[in-house]
Amino acid sequence: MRKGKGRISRSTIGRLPLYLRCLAQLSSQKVWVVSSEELGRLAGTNAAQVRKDLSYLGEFGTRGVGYDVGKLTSHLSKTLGLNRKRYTVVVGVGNLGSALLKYKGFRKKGFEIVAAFDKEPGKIGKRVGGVAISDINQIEQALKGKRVDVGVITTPASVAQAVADQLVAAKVPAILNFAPVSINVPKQVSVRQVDLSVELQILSFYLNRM
Amino acid sequence: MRKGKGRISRSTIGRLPLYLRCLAQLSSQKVWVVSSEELGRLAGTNAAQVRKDLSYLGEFGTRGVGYDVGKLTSHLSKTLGLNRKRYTVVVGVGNLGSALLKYKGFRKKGFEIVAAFDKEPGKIGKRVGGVAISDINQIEQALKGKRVDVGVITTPASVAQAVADQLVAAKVPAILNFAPVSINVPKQVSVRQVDLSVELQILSFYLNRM
DNA sequence: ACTTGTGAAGATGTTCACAGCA
DNA sequence: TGCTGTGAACATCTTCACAAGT
Repeated sequence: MRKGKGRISRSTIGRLPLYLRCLAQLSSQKVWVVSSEELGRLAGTNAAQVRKDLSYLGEFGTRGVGYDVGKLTSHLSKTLGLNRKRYTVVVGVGNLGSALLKYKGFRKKGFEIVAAFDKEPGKIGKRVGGVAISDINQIEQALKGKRVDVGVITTPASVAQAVADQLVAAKVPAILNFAPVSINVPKQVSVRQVDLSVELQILSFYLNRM
Repeated sequence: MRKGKGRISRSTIGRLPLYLRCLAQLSSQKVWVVSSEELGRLAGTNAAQVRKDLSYLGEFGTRGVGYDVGKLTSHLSKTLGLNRKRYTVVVGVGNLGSALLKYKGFRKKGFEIVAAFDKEPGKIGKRVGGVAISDINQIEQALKGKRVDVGVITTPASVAQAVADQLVAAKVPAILNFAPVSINVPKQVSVRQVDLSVELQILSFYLNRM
């Protein structure tokens, strides 16, 4: 299936979305060819890194010229599995969960939010951002027979593990966790953790030494 | 100033906040001593990693026993610069910015939001989460003479660089950027980038191969 | 007996420098 | 000539395994 050489490394995968974003920007500016030098500058890395990363996908550049923006975009999209729609659910409709439900940018990128869940009776049945809110204890039943690609956890830390367990039971294969706690899931489930306090604390560390 | 051996590595710094969070949890459960084994399990890593990381701060464990939760907490806090209040501003009061302004968790951890900025005349002068919203074009003037430790950018990508430039002009030494674009700042300014679409796309990649 | 602290080994990631090709 | 693709060198990060300390 994969065109390129060896397995794509973890850190390369983390940069592919950045390249894709830069390519979209170039495309909107009617730029059709880009060098590794320029792409590296835009993505916040360097030319050697770009060439090494892209070489894992196969040989897409033209020596002496650069990379075709359209061709590279289409290949990165395919590699990242963005050529198909991804169905997403949000669990926890607090401040952050509501913000995600209202945000229109995900749908544009192929991530459609198809369900939302919360604990609070006052919220259940209401709609936020066009998505109906269901009972958080009904996750498995509500998702039975439906394909869901990603579950987003925006609950307090105290219930995050229980939510993760329900998502796993509902066969959701990937989880994006915003709760400030590390969750345990079977190793075939992918998890990404985003913790805003952790980011602030890391910045705080660097503040000390400047 | 630093007690430990060599310089603390970048990846170690990223884990220190996780250890701190686990220690807080242990402390709330009246656990006063923890082994590297247990702390590793809680933080989602392993015992060897914990010992290596903590050894950079000095020798805080007791052989045959483990680490004193209180002593370690206090040392990690000091190392991360969390023993003092950090003043924060939020630029961009859309869905995400509003969520951050309303979220009470940051203040609890010592990060106080002291100002917010937006472009929209209808929002300027209003309050969200107890913080008054000012004109986004007045950042430098509004912050003149005030100490701000961290600037949080929650604007659309199109204006993120201009906002970053204003924050830099206002001598804000650290930036947390949620806009989906990489911003350029002088190298003495610390930047952390959080991009939700990137996280979803990374998950999408792993979905393909399972 | 038990758990830390750490050199050394191993794995992964980044940069260099140049051959290969348009 | 100019820019990609890539082995090799370098750097960083993780894991191992055991000496050292209580």
